[in-house]
Amino acid sequence: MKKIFNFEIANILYEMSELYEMENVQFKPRAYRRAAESIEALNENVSDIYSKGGIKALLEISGVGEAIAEHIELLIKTGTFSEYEKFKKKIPVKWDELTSVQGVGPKTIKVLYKKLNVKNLKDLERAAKQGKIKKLKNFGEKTEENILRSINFLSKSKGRFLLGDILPVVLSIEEALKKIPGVSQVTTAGSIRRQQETIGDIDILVTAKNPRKVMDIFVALPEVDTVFGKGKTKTNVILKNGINADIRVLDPESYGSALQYFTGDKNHNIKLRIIAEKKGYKLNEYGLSKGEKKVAGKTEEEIYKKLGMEYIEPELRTDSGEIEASIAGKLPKLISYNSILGDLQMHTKWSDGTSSIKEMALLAKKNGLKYIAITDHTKNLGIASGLDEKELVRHGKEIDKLNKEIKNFRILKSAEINVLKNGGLDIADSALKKLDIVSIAVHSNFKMGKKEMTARVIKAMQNPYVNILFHPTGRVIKQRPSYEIDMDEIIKTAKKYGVALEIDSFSDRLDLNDLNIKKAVDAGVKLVIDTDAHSPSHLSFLNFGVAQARRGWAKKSDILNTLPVDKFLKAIKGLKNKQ
DNA sequence: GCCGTTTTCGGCCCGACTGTTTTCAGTCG
Repeated sequence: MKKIFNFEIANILYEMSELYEMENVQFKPRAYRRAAESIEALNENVSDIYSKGGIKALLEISGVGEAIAEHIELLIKTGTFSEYEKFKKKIPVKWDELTSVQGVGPKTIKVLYKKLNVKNLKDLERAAKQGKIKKLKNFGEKTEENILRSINFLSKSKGRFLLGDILPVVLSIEEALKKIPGVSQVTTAGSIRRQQETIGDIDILVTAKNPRKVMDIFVALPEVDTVFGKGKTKTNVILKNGINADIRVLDPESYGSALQYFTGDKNHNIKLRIIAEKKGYKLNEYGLSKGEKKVAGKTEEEIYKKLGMEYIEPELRTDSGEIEASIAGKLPKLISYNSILGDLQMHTKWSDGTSSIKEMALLAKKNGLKYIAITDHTKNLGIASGLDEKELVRHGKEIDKLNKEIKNFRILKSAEINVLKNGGLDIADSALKKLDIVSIAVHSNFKMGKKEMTARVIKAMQNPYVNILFHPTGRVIKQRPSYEIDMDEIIKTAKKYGVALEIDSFSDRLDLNDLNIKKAVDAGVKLVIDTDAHSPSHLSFLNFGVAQARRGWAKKSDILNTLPVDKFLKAIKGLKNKQ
């Protein structure tokens, strides 16, 4: 049996959905899409679920019924199933490639394949360039142009973007829009407001007296590359960095409902509309109404209130329990932005950072922090010129000196100590003892099996001097997946041995992720949020970590470095005594 | 094909925009 990943199963189900759509079959497309979405969102491997509980366990997955469960069983056992094979024979095209082109959907693919034998992106580009598409019935000049433009865009962008890369651009666009006379409100909704790790596109909402003017100015902004559509209320463009951006101009009376509509992810919104319907309302982007009468819409708060719910923070709106908690009045009070007092991971010229300890400290102080820990790498990370025991002593002396020099601020002696292959550390206990905070991380032998890796990290966490486990899963977004590690076991160990887990705010790490944060919070494990800064500009990442914590339902009390330095040190050392 | 404080049968989110059309299908979010 070949191991099949969740995303592979999901992709095949998505494909089935498109295929049924192409055939004009009713409702099946949505059923398959839903099943695909919930499998994509699963934490556990579908193959594991199946091997543990068989078909019965598969039926527990929401959106998976008897038919799809059987398909999945066959996918796990044989890698395919007969309906899928039948479809593939009928239309042997690269679905993922072709559907990634803006404006090309199942119906279009069918026509292009039947008439022009278009099977993949290359065929599509060739057909468009040769002017064959515009000659087809129901196609025209514009369609062909748009296809070419979209292919061109695809080669530039390749999918999703890091929040950290997109946010500065968004802020600059928002600034420009706010300056337009007659514009009252500007908010970017969607995955940016939810502070997702990666962003698919940008949704900007504006209220304004003169929508046309807003649209004219928007499309002329320097950030804009190509205009795909421009209407009175909605305009769609591609920005120069390759991301898609929509802007909508709204009536102030509908601002809240639009904000709600465009902020919640699809599943959150669908569930909310169902709740509205059950209560006799209709909910859409223009408001909440009963019959002809609008009863709410100006603010999001009034919509949730009318539906008998607590207000739900944007970061939680992903249908992962927040709706039920809101109805029950059991939403947590999330940690707020700018509530971190000390940054606990920071690199300097001593290892692989760009700046001195002093420069980092002064900037952190200027940013409003009260303390930092300098965590240069240790000796086994040769590539980052890691420090050995002797250098750590000199490192500490430099910090002592700066602590006398910089007032109302504290620099903690620390290090990012390597977890060796056998679970040992690359710095002797006698040197660890002298540090204020001991943090450990895996930087080598990423390809170990899950059991081995988990045991390795657990052994390191059992060292009596260890306070924090840095970036516990090791993933780098869009670059490399997490190493194989059993986070449930790591969380148990963290609790048992009094180790805090890090939420690394670096924009391509964000490690722990939201799901693991929630697990840790539920288990009563304490967390810290820090930047992993290697240069001064990285200090601005701190709130990405807070956003991640919020998405993981963390409260202020779950995050130790919201405490002043003395209380923080007491609390983190105190974890050890509770064993 | 899935699902149930709308129902084990009969419903499934829905509105904007585009392009190619003379009234709408397809796509998207």
